[in-house]
Amino acid sequence: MTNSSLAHLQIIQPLRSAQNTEQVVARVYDLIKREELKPGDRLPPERELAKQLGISRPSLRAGLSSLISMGVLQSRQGAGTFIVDGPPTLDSEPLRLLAELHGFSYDHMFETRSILEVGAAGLAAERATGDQLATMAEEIAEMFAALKDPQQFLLHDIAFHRAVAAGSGNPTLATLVEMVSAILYERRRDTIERAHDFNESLELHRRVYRAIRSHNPDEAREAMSEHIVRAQRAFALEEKQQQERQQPKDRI
Amino acid sequence: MTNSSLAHLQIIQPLRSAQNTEQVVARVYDLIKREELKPGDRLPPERELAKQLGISRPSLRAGLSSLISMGVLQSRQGAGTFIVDGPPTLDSEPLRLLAELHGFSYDHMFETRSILEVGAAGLAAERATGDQLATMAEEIAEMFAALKDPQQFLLHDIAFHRAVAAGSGNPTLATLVEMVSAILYERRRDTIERAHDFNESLELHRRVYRAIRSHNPDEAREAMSEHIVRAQRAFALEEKQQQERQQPKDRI
DNA sequence: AACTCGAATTGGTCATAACAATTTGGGTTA
DNA sequence: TAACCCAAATTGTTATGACCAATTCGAGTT
Repeated sequence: MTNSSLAHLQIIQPLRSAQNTEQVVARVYDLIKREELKPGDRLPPERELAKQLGISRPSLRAGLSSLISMGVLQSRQGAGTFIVDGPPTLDSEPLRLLAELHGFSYDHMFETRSILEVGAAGLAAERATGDQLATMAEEIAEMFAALKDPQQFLLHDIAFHRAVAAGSGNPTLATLVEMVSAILYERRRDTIERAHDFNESLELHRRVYRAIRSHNPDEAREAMSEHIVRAQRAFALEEKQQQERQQPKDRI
Repeated sequence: MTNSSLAHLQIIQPLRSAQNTEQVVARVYDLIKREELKPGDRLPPERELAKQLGISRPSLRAGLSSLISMGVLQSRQGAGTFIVDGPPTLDSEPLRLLAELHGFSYDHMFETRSILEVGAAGLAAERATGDQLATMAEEIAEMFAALKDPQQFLLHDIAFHRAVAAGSGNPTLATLVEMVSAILYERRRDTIERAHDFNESLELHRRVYRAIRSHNPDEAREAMSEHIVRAQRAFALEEKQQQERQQPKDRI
C-alpha cells in the first residue's frame, strides 16, 4: 500500500510495451481480425512484415517475441512463424512467472483449479454435446487401460479434464482451466512415480462423467469438487515423497 | 480435430520461444527467485545484462519484451527497466489476444467472471481480514459519493471487486479475476455514459459486503452471483445503446 | 538555498551481416 | 517411372555497432 491511492484504481496501464512492439501486436491482431489469417496459417516472413510496418527486423522480432511467449504465435526456424493451432492451449509462462513473482502456492492453485473446474463441470452437465461426451468416455477407457503406467494415466487424465472444460461450451473458461492446470500437471509429471490408488481416481472420474452424461449439474459439481480434493491430497503426497527422496542426497 | 490424436495430449510444448528469449526469461526469473530483486526494483541496464548473459542487446530486448507484455516488467526510457510493483495487476493483453483469436464472446467472459468472483466471495467470507473488510466498506462509500459520476463509480466498483478478490486470500484466484475483469471493465469504460440505476448496483454491492462481513459464505456467493447477473444485463444494455448511437452515423 | 542547464545514463530504434534449420526443386539413380 | 539425394533458396536466429530520445543527476549560476 505504498502506492498513491489512485494507482490501484487504474483499469489498465495505458502503454507498457515499446511503441513498435505495440504496433506489431496490433498488426497481428489486425491480420487475425480481418480473417486474412486463421489458426495454423503462416505469417508473412519477418523481412516482409518489417517492411510492411516500416520498422526494423530487431524491433519486429521484439514484438513477435511477445506474441510467441503469450502463446499466440509459434516460430520454426527455416519454416516460418505460425498462428497457434488447436484448442486454446495457452503457454503457461505468464502465469508461472507471476506465480513466482507473487509467491503463489500450489495449494492456492488447487483451490483456484477447483473453482474453475467445478464451474466447468456444472456447465458441461447442461451443455456438453454428444461428441464431447464420447471423448470423455474414451479418455476414461484409456485411463483404465493405463492403470499401470502413471505417465500415460496422467496424459489421459488431462485429456478428460480438457474434454469437460470444452463441454462447458465456454472457451474463456476452458482457457483459464488450461492455464492453471498446466502448471500443476507439469509439476506432477516430474513427481508422479509409483501408482498410489489410481483405481480410486478412475472411479471419481467415472462419477463426474456419469453426472455430466445424465445432465445433473449439482452432482457434476459435487463430484468434480470431491475429485479435485483427492487429487490435491495425492499431489501433496507426491511432493512429500519427492522431498524425502531428495533430502538425503542434499545432506551428504 | 485435424491434429494427430497425440498432439492435444501434450502438457506443455517443450520450447516455444527462441533460445535466447528463454534464457532472458529464466535469468529474470532467477534474479527474482534469489531475492536479489523484488517488485519495484530496477533491473541492471540492458547493456550490462546482455554482457552478463553473453548475448546481444537485440536478443536481450526480445526477451525483455516478452516479460513486459506479460506484465512482469515495465520500462521507462531514460530511467530503466523495473519489476512491476503493486498488486498482481496483470496486463490483459494475453487474454485479449486469445479472446480475439478464438472468438470469445462477452457473454462467455461474464460467465467466467461469475464463476471466479462467486468463488472469491465465498472464500472472502471465510478469510477476509479486518483491513480488507475496511477497504470494501470504504469503496462502497466512495461509490455512494459518486452516484452521479459513471466513470468514477466504475473505478470504485473495480476497487471493491479487487478487495473481495484479495479477501479470498488466494493470489492466484485474484490474478485470474483481474485478467477477466480487466477486459470487461475496459470495454465498459468506453460504453458507460448515462446513469442507469446505480442505486440498485450499489445495493447489490452492499449485500455482498454484508455477507462477507458476517462470515456467511453461502449468502456471499448468492449475492455475488446475483450482482454479476445484473451487471451483465447492464453491460448488454450499454452495448445495445452504443450500437444504436453508432449505426445511424455509419449509415450516412 | 533554489534554480538551470548540460553531460551522463539508459531505454528505443535501425542497418547490416552472418549463421542455422527447413523447405523446395532439380537431378540422379534404381 | 518412381524413389532418393543433394544443393540452392527461404526463413528464423543472433550479433555488431551506431545513433536517437527521454530521464537523471550534478555542477554551476543566480
